[in-house]
Amino acid sequence: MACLFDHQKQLLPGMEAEKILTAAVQEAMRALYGAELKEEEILIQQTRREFAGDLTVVVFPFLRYSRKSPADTGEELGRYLTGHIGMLSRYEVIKGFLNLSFSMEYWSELLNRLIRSGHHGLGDLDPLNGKVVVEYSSPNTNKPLHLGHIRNNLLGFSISRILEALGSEVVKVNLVNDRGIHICKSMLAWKKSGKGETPASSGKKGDHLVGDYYVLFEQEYRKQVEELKKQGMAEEEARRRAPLIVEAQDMLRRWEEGNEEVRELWAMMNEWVYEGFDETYRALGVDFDRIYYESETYRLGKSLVLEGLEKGILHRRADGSVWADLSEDGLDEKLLLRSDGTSVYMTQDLGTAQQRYEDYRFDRHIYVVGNEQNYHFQVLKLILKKLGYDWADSLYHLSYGMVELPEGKMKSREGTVVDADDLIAGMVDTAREMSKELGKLEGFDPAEIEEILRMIGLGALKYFILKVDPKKNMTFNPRESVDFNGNTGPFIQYTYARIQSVVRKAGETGRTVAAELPGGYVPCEKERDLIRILAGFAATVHEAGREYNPAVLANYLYELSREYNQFYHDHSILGAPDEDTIHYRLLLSVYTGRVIARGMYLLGIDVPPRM
RNA sequence: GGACCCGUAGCUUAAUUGGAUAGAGCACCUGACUACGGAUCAGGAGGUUGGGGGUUCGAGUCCCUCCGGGUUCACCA
Repeated sequence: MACLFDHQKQLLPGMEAEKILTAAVQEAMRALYGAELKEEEILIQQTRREFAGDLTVVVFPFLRYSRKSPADTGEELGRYLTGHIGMLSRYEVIKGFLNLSFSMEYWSELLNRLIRSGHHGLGDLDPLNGKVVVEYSSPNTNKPLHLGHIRNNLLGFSISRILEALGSEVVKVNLVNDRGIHICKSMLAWKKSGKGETPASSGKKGDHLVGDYYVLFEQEYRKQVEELKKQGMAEEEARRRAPLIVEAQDMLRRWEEGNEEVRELWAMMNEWVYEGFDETYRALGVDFDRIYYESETYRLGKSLVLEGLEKGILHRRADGSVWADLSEDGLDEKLLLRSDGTSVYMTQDLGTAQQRYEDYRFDRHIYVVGNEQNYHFQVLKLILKKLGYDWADSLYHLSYGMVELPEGKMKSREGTVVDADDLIAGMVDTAREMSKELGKLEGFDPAEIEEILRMIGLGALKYFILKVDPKKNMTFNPRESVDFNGNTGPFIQYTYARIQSVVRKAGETGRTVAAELPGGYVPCEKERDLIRILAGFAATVHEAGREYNPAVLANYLYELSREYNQFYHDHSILGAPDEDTIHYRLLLSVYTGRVIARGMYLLGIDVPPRM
């Protein structure tokens, strides 16, 4: 089975140095101590910021060969390496760590190559061939999208772009849960008390309208349950026998029978919801290559289960229900068909996966789904494997943590659910206030200003969510999310806008940005620091893809922006003493801008020309 | 109860997958070129990485244990 990411060292720009160094260390160990080392025994890492150097060789593992102190071993190794590798300019041994520095010329040449290549180093990677299906969003159609969906959408969209940048063919799919009891609840409530209200008649967004009736259903239903309990009925029975739920279930039954009236109502209300969702997706800037509907897939899986039954992989109980026994794998038994022969959720997902494979013959299938379904996906994979589908191994559950509020979890009952549309609008409003205060966009075209404010508001929101490790639960603090200073999206956007401003200024003084760095210029330390980070872009994207973790890239872009702002503060670009320096710094700045733009694109965040 | 996940400064978080003195941002305090954009930059203060034990030259990271929090184990989806 195709494995998209092997864990061998890949040739990365700026990291080819690591490869050369590894070989050189092997040679040095042979020459100095007669030791034959395997590649895995040599640990090379980037030198920590507080020390001088670019790459660090950890010498502790070598002591058993050298039989000398860490200091002496490092010293001997350092002397040998700098003597044999031209691009090394110096070394320093600190407590068992050998820090090596590359010459400024090396860095400058590397930057030149990156600029010439036009792909920011991404083209130097082994391309990640293969087809990847990414399923994300997957909303129910009875309620508008909320904060949790936003995290899901941003993750799915960003990881799609990252994998694409690494060379994969990506298919973004959305599986819309458009049928079931929850939709019937909205339908029933609308039928009973909607008085024909439509999005057009009320001016409400379709998904919100349908959501309101869902809430109404739940309220009325709860009243009925309370009433029955007061009459002495047990809670569980009351919940099952309340007239409203009975009616909703009857509606579901008629839906499944294909009752025309029910189907028509269903189609109409779902259509309202889709129009609403589309608007939210558009505002968020995410899209899909294909949309699946559960109403078209929910019957899948049954034949697959029956097949498994025939082969003796699954078993039938006396009551007729069908089960998978997973006790060998440390799990329980899992129901796949009810005693009346109908499917459950798992059955459906088994079938959907199989159909996906037939549709796309993917090399990998990523499900962006919350971590409350970890168990579900573990079982899904296991059963598919038992059924003999070897592609089961290429299913990957990109499991992300819950989004909580400072007060705790979002609860629809308590009305603390953060609505996606409200949130987006709020962020743009904050950007507007902020911009007005700073007065930077005065005098520009109103439409352009609005576009920029949208970029900033959304940039803040998206970055705030994407910068944290997907696996972790995160706290969404509305107050902090609208902060535009520090480790935020607008900080990175600002850095980009600032660079564009310098370029414009350069144009005003009659300068154009050169295609190549001026030959003889030797960068200073701050410039070298910046180049070093720029050189790490491709490796960072690769890591983000390998780990399915856009946060890696987000934090890289912050780091890069911080470094650039320091450089900017310390050194004048257009006021530099000579033309070579001006052109060097100008092109360095422009290239930084390109990397920021490219990286932000991979996160699904736009960058403004000014802000 | 079984399985899985999480716990890092007041708050939000990072740590190159076992490496150096645990790094940032917010908030708080102090400063910055008569400005190529101050939505910036520099400095200060803030940590027993939930507690305890173990493995290792070396542990936030691996193992055990305890404490605290979460998710899940439905003839629901």
